[in-house]
Amino acid sequence: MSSGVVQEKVASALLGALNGAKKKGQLKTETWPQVSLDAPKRPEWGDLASTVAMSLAASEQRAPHDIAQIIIDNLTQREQLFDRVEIVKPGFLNLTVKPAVWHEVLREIEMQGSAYGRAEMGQRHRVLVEYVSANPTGPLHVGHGRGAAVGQAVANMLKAIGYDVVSEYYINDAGRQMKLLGTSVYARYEELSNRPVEFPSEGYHGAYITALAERVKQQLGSELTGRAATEVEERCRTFAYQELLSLIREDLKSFGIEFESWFSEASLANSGAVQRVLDELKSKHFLFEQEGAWWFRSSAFGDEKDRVVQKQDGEYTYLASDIAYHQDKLRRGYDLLIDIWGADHHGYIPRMQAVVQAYGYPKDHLQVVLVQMVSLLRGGEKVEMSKRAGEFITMREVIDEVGADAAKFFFLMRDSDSHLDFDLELAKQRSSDNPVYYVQYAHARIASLWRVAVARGIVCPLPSETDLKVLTDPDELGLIRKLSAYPSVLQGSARAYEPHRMTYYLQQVAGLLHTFYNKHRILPPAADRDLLAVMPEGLVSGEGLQKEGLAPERTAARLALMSGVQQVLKNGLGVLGISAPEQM
RNA sequence: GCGCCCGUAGCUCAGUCGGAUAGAGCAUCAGCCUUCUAAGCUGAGGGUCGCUGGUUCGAUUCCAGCCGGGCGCACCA
Repeated sequence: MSSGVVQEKVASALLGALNGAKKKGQLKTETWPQVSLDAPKRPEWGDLASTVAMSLAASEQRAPHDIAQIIIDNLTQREQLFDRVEIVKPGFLNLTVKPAVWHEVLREIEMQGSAYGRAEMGQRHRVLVEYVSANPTGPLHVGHGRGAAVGQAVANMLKAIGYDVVSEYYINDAGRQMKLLGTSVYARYEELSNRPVEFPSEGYHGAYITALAERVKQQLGSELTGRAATEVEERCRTFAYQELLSLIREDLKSFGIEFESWFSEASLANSGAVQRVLDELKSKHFLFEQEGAWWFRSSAFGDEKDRVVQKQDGEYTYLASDIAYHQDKLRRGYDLLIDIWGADHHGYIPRMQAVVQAYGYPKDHLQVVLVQMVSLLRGGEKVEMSKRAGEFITMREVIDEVGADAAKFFFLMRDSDSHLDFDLELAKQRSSDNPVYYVQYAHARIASLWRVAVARGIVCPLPSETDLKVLTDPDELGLIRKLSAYPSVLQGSARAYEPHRMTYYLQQVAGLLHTFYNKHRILPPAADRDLLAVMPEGLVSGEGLQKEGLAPERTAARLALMSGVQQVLKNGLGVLGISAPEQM
């Protein structure tokens, strides 16, 4: 578990102490519990705190405090690693790590660069992440946008910790919805030629349907005149389908999302895969016939009841192609399948996991990440949407209005399984109230330092060529500690499929950066001499400058720190698919 | 009725494996630019962690019941 250079060092020192104590007969526990190390809430509790003594209390049958003392007594590296080691109340072990040890974080970041935070825990296991997968019956709406952002982030995070990830879009290009699309466009098409036909009762009402009909007329009109209605309808359907699918691709592309794989539902039926899979399940007795329909015995795998896969009229249900689709994924040999669904499909999870189990895999071979609804607000007022009437805000409109970066950040700010209020006005604001700008601005501010430094001819040595020992200020060390947590934040987010932990963390890093930037100087002031001459004795900021001295070594060390902050912001934003601008 | 999710500051929400005096942003109020980007910063107030029990050294976290909200319970997709 690589959770940062310092954490690793400290953890192994504690483990060493435990083993040392055991050798001496001071401790007797067979296997040590996880040596926990977290950042305590209060500064006086040190840099890192461990609860290991408390969790050993039961198996050692002694007071946590005594165990903690034993650990301390056996800490061979105490002098090298710690400034302070304390035992507090129930048995917390509070550790204050030497600045020089913290400084290694900056070396590590420099060395790893864009790879800082990455890990190999995925061991190149193959993962398929399926997301968006919207019916090509209309443009993508806001909800799809959130699904897209979450899917991309989950895929990227897993890549970053060593999985081989393929992202896939499942095109629902078969079945009733496609038929309805066809008849809807056909109805509008006939209307345009003053031959009104009955509009399908559950058809699609959006204005884009009429627009599609107009384009059918324009491009295919002469060819279609005099043709049979069924043929015209068929052409309307394929035309609309192709147009909408390419629209979806374009929208995703301008959202910065590209899929490695597009999988057609229709191809499953056409290739006979659906029937083949049903036959397989029949032979395994997971299918049975009742009242003229075929049922999947999903209740055998924890679903609350069995499900129809082939109706009385011989047609397959949606579930049938979904079974075939997931069987296809399994057949492709992935070690893990992740589906990202709208939360209204949650009732579907047990039956899909039943499918996975019917094929002999454990049910958690399929992980489903649910994405809850997005409520759009504008200046605090709810934007009303009605999908039925075809009035919904499209993903495209949101991207055009607030930009892809802001949209993604907002989509990822909350746990995907909880409702999201997305205020369009806020997302556009260029102020610290807007978390996207807040984070991006932190990055741009640092980028600006390099430009100014270059312009003034200030040398910017690499952290590895810089003496970092002047970095002892609590603000400096606080920033470094936060940077050291990045690998474990990334790994935690990835393993829980929870990108919102990343946005949260990035806001914290940006906050520390802005505070630091405001409080401390990094480069010497432009008009250093004039300033000091003009400034009256005792002026607060002047005093600060003189006190800190801003000797070249300090500037160099702080630049090294800034470089680390910038790298972490860039890496974190990158994983989320959000840009890290050099200038704003 | 059954199943899943949720209930933390006025609002929107974090809180990982059960840990110390409960965290952030917004809003409110009071301040901070002769400077490297004020697209920023500092400070203050604000809480029975829905309720009641249980598990234990310790519960916002785990368990049970209840209350309140959302979603799902098709031979639809």
